[in-house]
Amino acid sequence: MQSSRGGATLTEQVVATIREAILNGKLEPGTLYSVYKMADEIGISRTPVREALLRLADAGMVRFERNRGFRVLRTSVRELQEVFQLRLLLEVPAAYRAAHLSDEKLSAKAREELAEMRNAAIGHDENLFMAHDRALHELVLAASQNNKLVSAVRDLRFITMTLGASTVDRSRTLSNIADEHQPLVDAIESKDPAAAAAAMHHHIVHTGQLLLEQLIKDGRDSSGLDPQWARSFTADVQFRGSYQNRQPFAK
Amino acid sequence: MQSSRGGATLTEQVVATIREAILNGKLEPGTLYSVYKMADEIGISRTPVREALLRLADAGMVRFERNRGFRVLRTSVRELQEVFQLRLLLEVPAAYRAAHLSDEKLSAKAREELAEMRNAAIGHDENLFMAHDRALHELVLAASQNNKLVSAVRDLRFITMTLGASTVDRSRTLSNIADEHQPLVDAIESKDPAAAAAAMHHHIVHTGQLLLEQLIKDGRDSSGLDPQWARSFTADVQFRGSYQNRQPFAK
DNA sequence: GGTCGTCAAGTAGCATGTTACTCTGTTAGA
DNA sequence: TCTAACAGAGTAACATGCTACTTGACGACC
Repeated sequence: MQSSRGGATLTEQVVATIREAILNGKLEPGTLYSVYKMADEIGISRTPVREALLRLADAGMVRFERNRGFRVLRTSVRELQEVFQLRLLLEVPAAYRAAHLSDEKLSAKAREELAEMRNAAIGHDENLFMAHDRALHELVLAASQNNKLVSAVRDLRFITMTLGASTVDRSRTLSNIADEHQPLVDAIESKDPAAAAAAMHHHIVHTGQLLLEQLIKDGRDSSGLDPQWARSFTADVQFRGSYQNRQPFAK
Repeated sequence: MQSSRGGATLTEQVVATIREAILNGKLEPGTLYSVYKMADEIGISRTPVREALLRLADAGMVRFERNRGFRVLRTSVRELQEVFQLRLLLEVPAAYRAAHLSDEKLSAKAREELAEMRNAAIGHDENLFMAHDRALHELVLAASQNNKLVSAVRDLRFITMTLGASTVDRSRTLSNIADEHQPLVDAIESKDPAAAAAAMHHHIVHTGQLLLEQLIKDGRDSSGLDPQWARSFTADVQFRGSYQNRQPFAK
């Protein structure tokens, strides 16, 4: 019943299928599932289902328990904090570089994605909105000309999405979120790297802070958190570091 | 013939086996191998071998070609440059934070690892040396209290290792490399975050630069490289950024 | 010599079979 | 009532079977 040929292997299709199931809550964290039943439900053999799950296990989304089954892992608040710390480390410099290398083509695309975000916000189409949000971020990351950075952040963003629509930020409207991207797009357009970095920094810190607060308010375990998470890595090094003239370069 | 029980699954053992084979050149990039033969050689069935290779494929180390076999991928110079750019983005702030949070226990361990590096250098035991080099870096990363950062950098370092002993840095002795870590250990000991960051920055840039030059000298394709790779992301943002007071925090 | 079609070998991908293990529920024994 | 042995169901991990595909060698035909 999985008819649609994607050209890709069955395993890859199953990966996508299960990912979506996790994202929209059809597979809930904690519950014990089995490859057997899942293969039955999809209507294929166990092998591609198992291979798909192994890939997701490798990515930290599920865990196999020998002779028992597998579970979807619940993203902890601690993990989420780590994700946003890493996103700060990676996306802020990427935004800087994107603005530095910016040209009319990039600016146009960025404007377009932002416009699409606003349209989706007006239509209250959350999925479409998130797709364009993601596209805008990837546009910036890709402009940094480092492919590994793009895929690294893609993985990080995915972890956030795992939290699901149920825990989505309830303090901002979609239009608010779109507005928050305006300074970034402006900075790229005016080729102002520092402004782009600042905009990205503010956006990520803000988003992360709201999401963390939301989770804690929802009663999730908040042990091991650092209230200064956004500063701990970057504050002094990136913004107040004074060692730039010591060893600027090798050689 | 793979006797030794690691308690772990067969698949995991095979992952380790194949990784080593790639690292020491027993499996060479470009050549077409088959799961069939490989399973035969190891003396087990195809399934765990295939699952192991799928994991490695996910990590970008090998690529399957439908109905043909699989190849070990050759790490390009471009990729290597991306790896070192990311390591700068991640490890420099990690070193900063490690020094910031440093205590006597951490300092002692760092000193110990460095001493072990020196011993291994004297004994010309390159494997042992690299093990302690890796241990020192992981110590610093772990001290940053971000697990995802640790595993991210571990993956990045692994890509570098894929280049193999054949392309190892020939311009520095092991003792030289050990010496290069002294400022980092000192900075951790004296709890000087900026100095730790500077030391780590210098170390990574230096190592990356030498490795890149070595590869290019060896005739590897160097197209698409940025001679300013070490600055492109970090120079202005991290060391001369002036936007720290605009939006220091959300809220 | 050069081109095309046939055929056999070899493969990844997928399906199915097998094994040893972990639970749960039940019942025999105190 | 409580404990422990036992049996049965269900599972991941591993082994093996099957299929459609790619490729390269070979030979017939031009």
